[in-house]
Amino acid sequence: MARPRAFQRQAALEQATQVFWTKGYAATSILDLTAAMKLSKSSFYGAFGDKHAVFLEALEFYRDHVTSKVRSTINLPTPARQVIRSILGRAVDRILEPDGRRGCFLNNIAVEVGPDDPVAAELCRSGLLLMEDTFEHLVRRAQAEGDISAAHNSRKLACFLNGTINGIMVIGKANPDYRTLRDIVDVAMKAVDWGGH
Amino acid sequence: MARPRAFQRQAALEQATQVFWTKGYAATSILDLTAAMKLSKSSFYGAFGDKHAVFLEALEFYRDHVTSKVRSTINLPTPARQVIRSILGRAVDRILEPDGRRGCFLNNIAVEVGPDDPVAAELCRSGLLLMEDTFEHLVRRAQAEGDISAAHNSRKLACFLNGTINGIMVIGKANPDYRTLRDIVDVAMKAVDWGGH
DNA sequence: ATTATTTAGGACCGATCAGTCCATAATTTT
DNA sequence: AAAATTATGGACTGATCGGTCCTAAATAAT
Repeated sequence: MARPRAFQRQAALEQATQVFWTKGYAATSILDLTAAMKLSKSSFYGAFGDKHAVFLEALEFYRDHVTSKVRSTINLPTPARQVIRSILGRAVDRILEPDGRRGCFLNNIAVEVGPDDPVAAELCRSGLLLMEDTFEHLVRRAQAEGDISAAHNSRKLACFLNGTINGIMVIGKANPDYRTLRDIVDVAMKAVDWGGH
Repeated sequence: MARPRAFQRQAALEQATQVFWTKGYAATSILDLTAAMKLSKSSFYGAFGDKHAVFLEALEFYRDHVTSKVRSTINLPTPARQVIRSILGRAVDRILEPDGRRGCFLNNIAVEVGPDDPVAAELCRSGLLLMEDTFEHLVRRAQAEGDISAAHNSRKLACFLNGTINGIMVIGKANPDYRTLRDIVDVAMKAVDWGGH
């Protein structure tokens, strides 16, 4: 029997992710998808099922991608407090780039889909928790390094940092102003440095 | 000539706001709107123009409503620092209510509409700035009352608080967990109290 | 009551939606 | 080269989309 042709499933999925990311779920049509994925309609349905299925796949793909990327900062040789600050700073920079105006895909979808689509909601939630975990790791390391007060509850601080970065995304979408966003980071770092020397 | 019948334009607009708020722009159909507004299709188009026009009106209505509501807290007899905290606390409570899961309408739309629909984007932006103004007023009063350090730049702190409350909205949508959200408020207040006695 | 005027209801339009299906073309195995 | 299998393009469906229009009913002024 003939093996299927080398199928760029992953590449197509990446393209689908881009489309959903920029347009949202409801506003994305099958035509948008097939065009971006360079797939015929029949191939699209054959390979991915339907719109909602490929959407969930894209969301999962993005979650794994972005969380592993953020997670990779854990073992950087840089002091953890500095890593935290640069994560926030990069979020600011990213959202101000023309290409970055899309914000965070998980973020967007969490806002767009409500109680409907519980599967997508759970993907967003798990992505968020993974981010929180990463922040907690960093906070703990920074505490061990003496840059963050041990008086801080690491989980609480991680939740706060996660809230801050998501706040930056939303504010950046509505009002992409560098000073405003930088101010958020500055003040947030004051909370991080609370209780320190 | 005959005067037009007492037309519940405002009431209809409020209903439209509710629908857009809960479903978003793209996912809202004319049928959804006319059903909620209890208006026939022809009356709808006659009174509001089209979907996008009523959407903008709803957005503006909501912005004015919510900002004036928040603004009214400025002159409360309560100490300003406490008002700030209760604003954040109420945001947490609201988003955990079944009805509150929708989050903030301006917030949702800022995330949904990108560079398309610049009019809606500007409405979101102006709403955000009005919130910032309110926070700045409160910070200044709290500084005068001696509850927030004068070393704080009031505008920066206002931007931060605005970011925090928007972060709470987004996190609350993806992960409606009381402890997580309360932690955000707690830590944010540490930043507010920074430099104090 | 009669006459304007405005509303409501619903038929209707072209476009687009998600999704199916099939005949043809391309590719891989034998 | 032949056979088996997979992808492609496009026709097609039924539903829904936003929006227009016309007729009839309700309401107002006279």
